[in-house]
Amino acid sequence: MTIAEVSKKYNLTQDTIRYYEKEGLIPRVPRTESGIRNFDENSCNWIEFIKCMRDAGLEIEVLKEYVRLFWQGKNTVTERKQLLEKQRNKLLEKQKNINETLERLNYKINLYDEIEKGIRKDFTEKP
Amino acid sequence: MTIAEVSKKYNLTQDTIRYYEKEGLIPRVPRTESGIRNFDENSCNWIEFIKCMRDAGLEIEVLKEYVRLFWQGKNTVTERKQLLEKQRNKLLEKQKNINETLERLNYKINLYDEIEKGIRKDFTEKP
DNA sequence: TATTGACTTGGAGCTAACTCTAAGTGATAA
DNA sequence: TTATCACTTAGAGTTAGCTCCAAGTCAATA
Repeated sequence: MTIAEVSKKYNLTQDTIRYYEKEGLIPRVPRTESGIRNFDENSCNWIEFIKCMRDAGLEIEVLKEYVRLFWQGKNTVTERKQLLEKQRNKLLEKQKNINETLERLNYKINLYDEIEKGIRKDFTEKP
Repeated sequence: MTIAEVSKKYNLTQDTIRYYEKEGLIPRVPRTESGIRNFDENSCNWIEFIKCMRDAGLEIEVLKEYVRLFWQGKNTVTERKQLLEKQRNKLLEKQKNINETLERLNYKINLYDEIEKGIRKDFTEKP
């Protein structure tokens, strides 16, 4: 697979993919004889993994550390577990924030909706 | 309320609060005769609102726009509703990403846990 | 009265995560 | 064989969102 195909498949720019490789977030992608990246399944799996983690907001540096431990093999299992647990806690916190904000947005959207429809005439809104 | 108190109450740095005021995310805070910020309830409500939105990841520019519409009054209700709906969609998308990632983290944490405890000996892990 | 310490301002500096540029290579179409 | 086009590299530039700095003011304390 060329970088163009992978870029389309995972909706990441070619620059971003090259950046991830340069930073060691994904293992070095194999090349053709003429030096062009030729993504195999393993490369794709890594990209998919990193994209998933990044989309949820995990930091590049944290992912780098995880990948570094991963390549060191079995004896880093405990460290890796701790790292992932920490990130899980962060995500749970984020989830909470988002839910809180969603409730608030829903309240306001509903309020505006009632005002639009003329159901509600009084209108002294706090932030 | 002084900026120091507000900073502690909402867990925002004084710099951040001043930045939000400068950018127009919160209305201009009243001052004492000697020019020192004296936060009233309204100021606090705004700060609390902005903090909530920022914690969920809404962008400064979007919040600026919302605040701008807010001050224009009733006839921007429809626009405001649309803006908030768009942000709600973004949050729902984020929520989905986070849930997906949480599942993946849980799977891995559990795997590492089993390896640690010796329940699982085979160990050919993909990213 | 001198000093301390919390505040004020405008503006410069910083970090994360890309994103873009320039200069170059190699395979294919005209 | 010339031109086109997708790719390569190292490294510079950009953006969002703070964060820090310098110089100054003011009220309260030693």
